[in-house]
Amino acid sequence: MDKLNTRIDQNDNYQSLTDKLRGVGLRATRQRLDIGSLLFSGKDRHVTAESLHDEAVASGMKISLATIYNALNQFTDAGLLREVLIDPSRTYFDTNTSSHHHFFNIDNGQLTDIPNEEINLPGLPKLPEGQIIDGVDILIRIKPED
Amino acid sequence: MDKLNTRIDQNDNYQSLTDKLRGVGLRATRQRLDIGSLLFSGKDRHVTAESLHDEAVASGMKISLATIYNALNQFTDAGLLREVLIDPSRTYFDTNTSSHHHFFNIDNGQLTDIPNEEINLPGLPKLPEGQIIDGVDILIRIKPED
DNA sequence: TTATTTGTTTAGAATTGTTCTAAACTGTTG
DNA sequence: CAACAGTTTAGAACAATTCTAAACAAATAA
Repeated sequence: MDKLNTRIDQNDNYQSLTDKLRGVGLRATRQRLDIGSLLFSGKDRHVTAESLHDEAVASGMKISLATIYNALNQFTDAGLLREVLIDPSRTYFDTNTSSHHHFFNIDNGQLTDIPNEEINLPGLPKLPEGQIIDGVDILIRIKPED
Repeated sequence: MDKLNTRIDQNDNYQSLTDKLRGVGLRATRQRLDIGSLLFSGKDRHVTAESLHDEAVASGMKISLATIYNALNQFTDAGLLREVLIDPSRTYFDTNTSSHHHFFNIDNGQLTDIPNEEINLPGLPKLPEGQIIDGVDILIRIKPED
């Protein structure tokens, strides 16, 4: 009964996900829908391929790590996700694709958004000759008070 | 003759380098002095382990890549270098350890400093409860005008 | 100085994150 | 439903980095 409801809910969600994927030229495969249901369920999320795979497996989804990598890269290329620079040893993806920045807790690896209103960068520096801005990333590393 | 001069010059430079290394509790080994002579010769530099190793080898220094990794990490722990987040696939080190930020040319991978006066971040956002700032990284990704 | 200790270097193995390959499979379109 | 084109996957391959343990060199004691 619970199980049945979940399934029905998923199908509901999957309709808009299907549209979303088609909208960026990707086929709505079961795997992409499963991943999408984890990523685009409302709240903003920060994931790595590994963390998302663990989560998918824990939810009983059958999907390989390679597919997670493929999907994260495709979603990123399609503008559904954004890559965040945090740690040279891992690639983080953010479901919030709008302009914003991050706190990175160096103690526990937690990444949280900085609301865009709370930060601003007046007077950008002079750019090198003939260059234009592609993007600005601000990362504030934080740690426990002690 | 040329060769001899080079050697003498190196020895001169190596004296202050020796002090610098001893000052942070590291033995002044030939390898660390060689690497140090490439890194701390005056101008600020941005290197990766690979790029520095290539440079060392090209200068005729005999040093393994593992030693370069060791030294870069030790220098960083000692505060002689700073790690810069640029690209999730490579770790960059910066000889400029003072507070400053970077332009990253996404077209050719070139990293350049933004003089500290040219950028400022007024009104930092509220930090999560009980946390303090460890550091702030601002990366401005740039690309050719067209 | 030499001898001893302790830290360092190194080749090569191991690890980790990520991408590639090619074969099986599945959406989509006609 | 057939057929094509895109997708998934296991496993191999790769690239950056770290580890291991044996040889070596700097510091220190004698």
